[in-house]
Order: sequence, then C-alpha cells, then structure tokens
Amino acid sequence: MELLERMAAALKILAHPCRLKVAEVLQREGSMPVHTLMEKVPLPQATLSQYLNQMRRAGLVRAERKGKEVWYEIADSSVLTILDCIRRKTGQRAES
Amino acid sequence: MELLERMAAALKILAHPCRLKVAEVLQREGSMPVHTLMEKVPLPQATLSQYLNQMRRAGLVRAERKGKEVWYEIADSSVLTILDCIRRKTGQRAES
DNA sequence: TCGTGTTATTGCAATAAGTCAATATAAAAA
DNA sequence: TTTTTATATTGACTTATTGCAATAACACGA
Repeated sequence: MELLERMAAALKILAHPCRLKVAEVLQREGSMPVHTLMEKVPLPQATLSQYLNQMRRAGLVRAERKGKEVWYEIADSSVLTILDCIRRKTGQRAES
Repeated sequence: MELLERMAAALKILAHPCRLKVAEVLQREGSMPVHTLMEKVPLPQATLSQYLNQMRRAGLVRAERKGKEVWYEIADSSVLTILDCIRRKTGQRAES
C-alpha cells in the first residue's frame, strides 16, 4: 500500500478549494512570488505559506528563491492535466 | 468558490489509499459486483460499500443493479486520466 | 412469506486536517 | 547594525474524516 499512499497524499493536498485556486492561478499566469499570489488568492499570509509548502512537498509546485522573494510555479504537466480533467469533469455533472 | 468546491470534493474522495485501490482495480478489470471487489480489496463490507457510495456521488464510478448484485465501473475517461497522471507523478519523485 | 445472499445506512469513538495569531527567519536596503 | 520587506514556522484550537460494528433494506428462490 506504499505507492497508493503516496498517490493519495498528493491528491489530498490538491483536494482543497483554496489550494486548487492557487494551482489554477499558477496554471493561468505562470510563476510568481508569494505576495503577488496573495493578491489573487486572498488568505492570511501564514495560511497561504503553509499551503504552498504542502504543495511543494507533494511535488505539485516548485519553489525558487529570488532575492527576498520566493517564486512558485506548477511543477509539471501532470498537474496541469489533472486540473483540466477535474475541471472538465466537474463542469458537467452526472449521477448514476 | 462554487466550482472549486465541487472540484475539491471530487478529488478528496479519490485521495484515499483504499478508494484509489478500488479505482485501480476497476480500471484494470472493468466492471464487477461488490462481492468480487471485496475479494480484491479486502475491507469490511460496510467500509467498502461506503467508499463506493462516496465515489458514486462524486461521479467517479457508475453503479448498476443486476438482480441482487450491484455492478460498479469507472464513470468516464477523466477518472482514468487522473489515475494515470497521479501514478506517473508519484512513481518518479522530485522535490524543489 | 421466509430464508438467504447481497448491498446500504447509521452511530460514534479515534484520528487527522484546517485555521490563524504570534513569532521566527532570510535577504537586502538604510 | 538596524530597519524593512518577504516568507516560514509554531502553537492552540476548531472542524472534518476514518473505520467499523450493528442494523436495515433489497432481490430472489423455495
């Protein structure tokens, strides 16, 4: 159950409205420092910082320090694909 | 935040080792009734039934009653794509 | 309708995740 | 070296999720 747990852990980080919002902003607008992200996703600084850290540890985003700023971006295309899939899926809606 | 919440809710259901396992079995082996699934994913009956119900409500799987059995299958290709992406992503591993 | 096989629902203790103010650390400018 | 701007970490609290036994409901054959 080792791989499954890592898969679940990564998905769980993405599975939160605010972290999804962060991911979408980074998907649309590329990389940016935390304070810019904070304008687009209005959250307490501590909260946003924690989210970004979780996302980085899960391999969803990549971080790079530039002077006193830290710039974040989506880590790779898998993440973009997952975002597209889940958005498409949830746009529709169908039960069974 | 309405769409984001629905997206997060669906991802959250998938973000669990056992539910991922269920999804993988259905991906590999197609549709099957609950008791067959129970052999492949050994869990208490109540637990498995709840997982399947959550997954159905989230639109991840589809259910169809056949006599006294209920057969489950993956709902659509988005789910398959997400499974592939997250598996690929977690197979590797890279921090930043 | 009674029994049996199959699946769903309920209730709740144990555990995990979310939230954010306060505080710490990092880098550059004054 | 003191300040200032930018980001990270800690601690304490609230809320949500998990896991499962017990019980209910559903569908069929005897």
